[in-house]
Amino acid sequence: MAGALRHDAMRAGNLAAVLGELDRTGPLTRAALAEATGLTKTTVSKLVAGLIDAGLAVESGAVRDGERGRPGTAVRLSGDRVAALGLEINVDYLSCCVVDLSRTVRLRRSRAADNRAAAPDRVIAGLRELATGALADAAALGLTVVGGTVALPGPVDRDTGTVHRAPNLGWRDVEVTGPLGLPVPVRAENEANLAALGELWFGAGPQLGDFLHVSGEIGIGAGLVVDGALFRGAHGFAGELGHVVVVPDGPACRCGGAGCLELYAGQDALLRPGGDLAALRDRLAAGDPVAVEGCERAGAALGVALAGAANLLDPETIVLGGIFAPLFHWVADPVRRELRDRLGQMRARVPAVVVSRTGAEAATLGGAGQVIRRVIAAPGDYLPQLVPPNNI
Amino acid sequence: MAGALRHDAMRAGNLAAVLGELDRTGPLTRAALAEATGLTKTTVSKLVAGLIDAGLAVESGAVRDGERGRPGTAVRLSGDRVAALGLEINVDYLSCCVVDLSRTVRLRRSRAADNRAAAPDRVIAGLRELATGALADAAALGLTVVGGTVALPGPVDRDTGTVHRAPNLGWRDVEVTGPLGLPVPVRAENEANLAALGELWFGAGPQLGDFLHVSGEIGIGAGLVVDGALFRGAHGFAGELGHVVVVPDGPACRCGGAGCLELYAGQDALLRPGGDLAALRDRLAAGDPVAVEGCERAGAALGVALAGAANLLDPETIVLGGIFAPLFHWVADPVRRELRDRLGQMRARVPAVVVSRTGAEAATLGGAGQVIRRVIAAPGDYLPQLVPPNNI
DNA sequence: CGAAATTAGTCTATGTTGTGGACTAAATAT
DNA sequence: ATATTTAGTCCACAACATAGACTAATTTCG
Repeated sequence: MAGALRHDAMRAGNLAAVLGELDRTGPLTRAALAEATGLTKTTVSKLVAGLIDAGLAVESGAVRDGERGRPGTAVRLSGDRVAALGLEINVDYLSCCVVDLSRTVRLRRSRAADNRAAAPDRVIAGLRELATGALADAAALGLTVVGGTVALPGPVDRDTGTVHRAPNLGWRDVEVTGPLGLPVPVRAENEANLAALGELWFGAGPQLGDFLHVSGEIGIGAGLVVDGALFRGAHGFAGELGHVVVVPDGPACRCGGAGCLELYAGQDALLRPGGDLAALRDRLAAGDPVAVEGCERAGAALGVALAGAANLLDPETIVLGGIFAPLFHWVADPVRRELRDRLGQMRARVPAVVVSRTGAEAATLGGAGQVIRRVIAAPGDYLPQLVPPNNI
Repeated sequence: MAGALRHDAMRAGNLAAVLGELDRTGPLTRAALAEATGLTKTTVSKLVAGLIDAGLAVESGAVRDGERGRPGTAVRLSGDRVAALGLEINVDYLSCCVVDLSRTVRLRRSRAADNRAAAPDRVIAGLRELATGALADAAALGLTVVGGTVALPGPVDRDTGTVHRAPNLGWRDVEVTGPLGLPVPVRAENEANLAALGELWFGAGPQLGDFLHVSGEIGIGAGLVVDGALFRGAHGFAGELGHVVVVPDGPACRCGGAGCLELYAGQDALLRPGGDLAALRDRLAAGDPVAVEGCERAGAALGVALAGAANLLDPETIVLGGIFAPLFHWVADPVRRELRDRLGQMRARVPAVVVSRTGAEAATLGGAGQVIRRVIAAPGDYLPQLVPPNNI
């Protein structure tokens, strides 16, 4: 119960320490690994041998780094064996990717689909087809997919794999992971949370420090990454930025509240004048004052909500993703202004506002990356041969 | 660097597991400890012997629990050796307490003082006097104080022990822990954060789950406890509830922003009609409609801000402390109403709103408790003899 | 060009820690 | 009184990391 440690846990922990170092710093010799982890060369050699046996690491040539002395043999994460599946159900598409242990994207598949119109089990069946195909392709590449994560556009109960409410799909308490019925363990997670992890591992990454990633879609979600891990809150529903109040006595929101951010900076509000995103960008590029001022207003509302979020969460960086990424040029300044005005005096540093580097794929990538991170953090759980069971 | 484990870490971890179990579950026999931790009886016996030697645990009589078989010997945390110091600097008082390992309060001292008028080093000197006396008294009780925490009314940089800005004291970038110059290591922490921990360990505690504790004083701070630990954000400035925006184009706030919660529900706003807290309570008790409606309005504003906070942080419970505790009866309903209206549809459960059980002492208790928790989580760091150094 | 110096990695003996099962101790049930 | 049951200790053993000697492969320098 209380994290008791035994010999196998010690070994598992040290395997994780070595893998983690390889993940963070890239290829390293055994000697460098020993230095970095504080373990002895002997121990590192034994651990690395286990990792190579299990297919998690490979030797990759000699390292002659100008120093004198015998050159070392670089060891790096192997992308040839273990992989993870990222899945996404969203309003107008299904999507899927396979990422290997070195966080290289090996496969992507996606399919346009009007999921708003379809029954949940039809949508899930469609995703099953897509994923089954991807699993077959991954197997053909020699990859062993050890698990997956499905991104869903709403608050998710991770224990049951259920999305509690997905207003944009019209779903309510739909169980996804069970009915999906894939031959690998799949967990469910909120799409905005996974997009934040996607940005962490496949976007600007560690330069961001602790950051808040805003996913502007029809709804507005946010994922907070602290110390390289998601902050989820008590029930995993943290980060519902779209329903933070911007105008207390504003118009009613479908969430039951009033004056929520979503009404002022959601996709529907931004595109209200009519037309799609491309049309809006054209008008903005042409300097259409109505469009520019619309973005200004949305940005200011977003800035008010983000100032509140920054007061409560204290992120180092705020990353604007989703629809705010293509509109960044027009939205960033009002956001920055509100943050500066509302936070500047109390805090030494106001969060930096940057644009997301990962596009629509952020959530699937984050989902696959999350499985990879679990493998790296606890390799024994996924590769039983690594930690010989001493409890028979 | 990457958490490598060696034998001494294994032992330290297992000592922590045993201590943690004793802390959570109370007195237990060695057999019950073995069951709870998953370690063998042999191992538990050895670990317990070490803890008893170090004075962290004691045997406390036989346990005849109606079962047949040999009765066990209960082991419990010892309150006779290790203790911690909690300190607080606030606007109108200095305060200090000593808590032992079993989280029993052994000493309290406090002193009224108008710290707004005094220079920081004078205030710190006053706290030093108070603390030095308490340390002497603790020594007379046979207690070894292993560390302390000082609570400060503003955002704190824990690395330097500096409070960045304490508007109510008129302080700016004042280093506290160094100049305090106590003979035990002292850390600084935000007062609202520590009040939340105080509620966790000395108030309603574990029943709350993950909770947000609101400290209403002149400013309004909040501390979030997740999984029994503080959520601090990137720079330790998380939880500034008072400057969450409630009315975007409202009046200017001294923080530089506008329409902050503090303007609508801070102590100054609540007591605006004049008089002190006692007078307000009298008027409320008498049913004075002006007073009641004032509380209604403040409660509604607080509810709006808390709905935003709940959207972002997803706590299980919201605890109202500070000035909101005595006014709970009049403030809770509007808070609950706003939460229900603004969160009810999106979430399965709306956070419960409860009153704080710890009074003005919350912060000092939380500060001392935090040191105690560190001792329990890493006893080897405080009692070197527990973990024989194998690295000479 | 060859020897010394330097660094990488392996091998072996050893120390620390937890384990499993036998053992003793002390209670209740029959 | 004896069997049964549970608590706690003892001892041989297993798992893991360690220290330091050793081999291997390179650069530096005479």
